[in-house]
Amino acid sequence: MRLAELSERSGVSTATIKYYLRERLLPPGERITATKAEYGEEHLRRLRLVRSLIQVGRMPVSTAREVLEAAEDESLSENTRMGAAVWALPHDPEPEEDDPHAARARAQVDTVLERMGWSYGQELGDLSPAYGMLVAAIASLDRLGYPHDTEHLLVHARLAGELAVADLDLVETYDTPPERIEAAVALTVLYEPVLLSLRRLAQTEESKRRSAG
Amino acid sequence: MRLAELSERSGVSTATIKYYLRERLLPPGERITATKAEYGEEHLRRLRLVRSLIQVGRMPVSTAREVLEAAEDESLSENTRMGAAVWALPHDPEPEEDDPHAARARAQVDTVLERMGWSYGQELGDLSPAYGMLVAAIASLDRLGYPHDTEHLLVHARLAGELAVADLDLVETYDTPPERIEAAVALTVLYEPVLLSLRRLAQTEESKRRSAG
DNA sequence: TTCTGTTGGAGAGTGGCACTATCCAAGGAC
DNA sequence: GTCCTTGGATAGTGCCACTCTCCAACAGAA
Repeated sequence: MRLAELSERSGVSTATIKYYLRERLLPPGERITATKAEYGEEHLRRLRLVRSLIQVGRMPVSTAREVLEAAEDESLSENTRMGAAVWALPHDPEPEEDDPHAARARAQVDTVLERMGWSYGQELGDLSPAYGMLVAAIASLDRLGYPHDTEHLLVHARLAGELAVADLDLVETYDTPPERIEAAVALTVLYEPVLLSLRRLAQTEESKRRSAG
Repeated sequence: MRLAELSERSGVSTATIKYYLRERLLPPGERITATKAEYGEEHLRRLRLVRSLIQVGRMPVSTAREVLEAAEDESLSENTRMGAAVWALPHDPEPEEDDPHAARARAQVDTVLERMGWSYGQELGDLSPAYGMLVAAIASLDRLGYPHDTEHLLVHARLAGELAVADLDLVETYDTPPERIEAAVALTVLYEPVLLSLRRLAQTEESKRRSAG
């Protein structure tokens, strides 16, 4: 299909598609002549994934590019590629080195991970950005003086573990490796707002229940 | 304390504090003379909360203002204020009316809420933004062709319910209503990245476990 | 008192970033 | 040949959180 049709079927303007092509979020179409290029179904799928990452996942374009590059790096194994893609997902806060709140948070995170028996994936050579994200979040709680005792964090960790099992079950329903990798990325990102909104609804419900009882 | 001291103790530049004052995210200090104003500990606390909402919660300034206004609206009951504050939190996606994906998502969400026995708080006169957020998220899954069967959503809903119980327990450790309201807002926002990063860590862990076994 | 520095306040400006409007040359349809 | 469309490149737009700059009003030092 032509760029115009890709635009129509995806609901993304041609100008934006051109922008994504330029930013290498979308592989170029197969050049037919100097002024025509042909796009396939995989472009459509990829385009929708990109939109999910950017709009739903509120991910900067540069991060989305890293995620996609990791996902399609043929030199890596399926599991590594999947890990690397999910790995590349956040990036944002990056806790500071000399902050005493961050230091305390780091120690607490390590305790939680140890108690959960999680090794937080040293195999990619560095600490996961999710680890940094977690430290930064707990440091914020600490800085504001809000409680974050280890038992409470373990409740969250245990529930996160259950979520992960459900998520991975869903990913395994896909037959081919490329589909599984793409699904892992998409489902990680797309289920985040699902989870957060369910939590808020549940809080409203629980609050109402308590004030009634 | 003076603006300069407030800046120093909070780590927020005077220019930014002035900006927040102008945007009514921070109540004005007590005017001593025409050119001096006195700020108290509550300004410091509020300032840190604002930073949490904006930086951790990635909330636009206008939304943060709504949240804070709801939280301190003296005409509302504690529970309503708390609800209204958490209520005001997102706002972003707002599903479209004529989208068939959104319609299907809406039906599915209603089923999930019914099965959970949640009434999603009609008492504030309108549907929660979290409801809209959930519909939009599921519509995205649908649009991309990713699975979102009701049983799977119920797993998430059940876990969200458990989280809400833990969250509300934490809120109830605060003695006074203003503290509880502020805590509800802060903890809702600040525990979101905690939960999301734990989920990603758990996914990595679970993935590793499965590829090993 | 006068001089100097600081304060709070207000408006204009900045930078980053996702996108978009405008051009342009090269084809293709008629 | 004429006109329209296409893909590609470049420069611009709009938004928004923040920041710069200026100003009048003091406060403290000399």
